[in-house]
Amino acid sequence: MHISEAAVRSRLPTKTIRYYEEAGLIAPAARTANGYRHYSERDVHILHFVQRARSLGFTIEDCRDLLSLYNDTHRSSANVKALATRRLAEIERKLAELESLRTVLTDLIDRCHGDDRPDCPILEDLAGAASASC
Amino acid sequence: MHISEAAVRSRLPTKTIRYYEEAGLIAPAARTANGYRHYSERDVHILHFVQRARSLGFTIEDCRDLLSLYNDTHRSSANVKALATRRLAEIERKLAELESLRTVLTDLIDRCHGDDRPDCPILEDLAGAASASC
DNA sequence: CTTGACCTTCCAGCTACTGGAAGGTCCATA
DNA sequence: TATGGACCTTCCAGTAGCTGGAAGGTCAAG
Repeated sequence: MHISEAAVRSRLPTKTIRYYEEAGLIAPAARTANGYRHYSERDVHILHFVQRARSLGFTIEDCRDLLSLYNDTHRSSANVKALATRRLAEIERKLAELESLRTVLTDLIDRCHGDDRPDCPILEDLAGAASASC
Repeated sequence: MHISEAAVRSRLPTKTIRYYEEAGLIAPAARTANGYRHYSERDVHILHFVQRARSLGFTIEDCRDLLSLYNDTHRSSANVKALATRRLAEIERKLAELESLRTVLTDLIDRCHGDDRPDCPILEDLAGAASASC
């Protein structure tokens, strides 16, 4: 099949498929006589594997490792688990950071009356926190 | 003061200060006879305002708007509140996304025994979800 | 024969910096 | 006075992961 069908079936944009090939994440696609890329069911399967991994927050480099583990029938599941655990830790770090941002922003928004007067606790916090040490 | 002192006091790296100037977020710094950038207390205040806004998750473009609202004594706090509310919505969207990733990853990690055998629910999910429609 | 939907490559841009090279300036010390 | 080290400058490139667009080739239908 051509790239556009592979795109639909792997749920990846064609641009992204070409990018993954260029980045060496997936093997270069076979070509037909006219130079068009040609994909097999197996290719689409790999593409969707990557799509799924990316949607779970794995980086491109993680995907590289996951693919090589996937293709290694002598792998240890411990290696995969370690990769996923590192990814989870990163996600939890970001969650904590965003939660703390949410707390501060929610408080500031609650305290801002949001009318046409210029007084604003949000700006005061930005400026005040900035000048607190002065 | 020179840029390195402004950096310490605004809690921004010197590289970032130059970048903000280049990006037009802050006005070009005054220069001394030898071409070095020179910063006043007011400059540092503005830099720290930006640092604080960035640390709350506002984008550079948001900072541009916040600075212009900050400098406009006839502003309406409603405009600031709207900006902060949009930012909060974005943060909550990301939080929801990360939480759903955490749920899936945690489950997969729990189900992976993580030993030296090759069987792995994590890889099975990536491959299985990928081939589910086949 | 043309139209339109494909396909190709290549280049640029996005966010927000960050690192590094090459070189100028300033001050203190030997 | 020479020199060393800590500053400062500009400019270029790279990060992650695409995404958009230009310029041009290919193919099937009408």
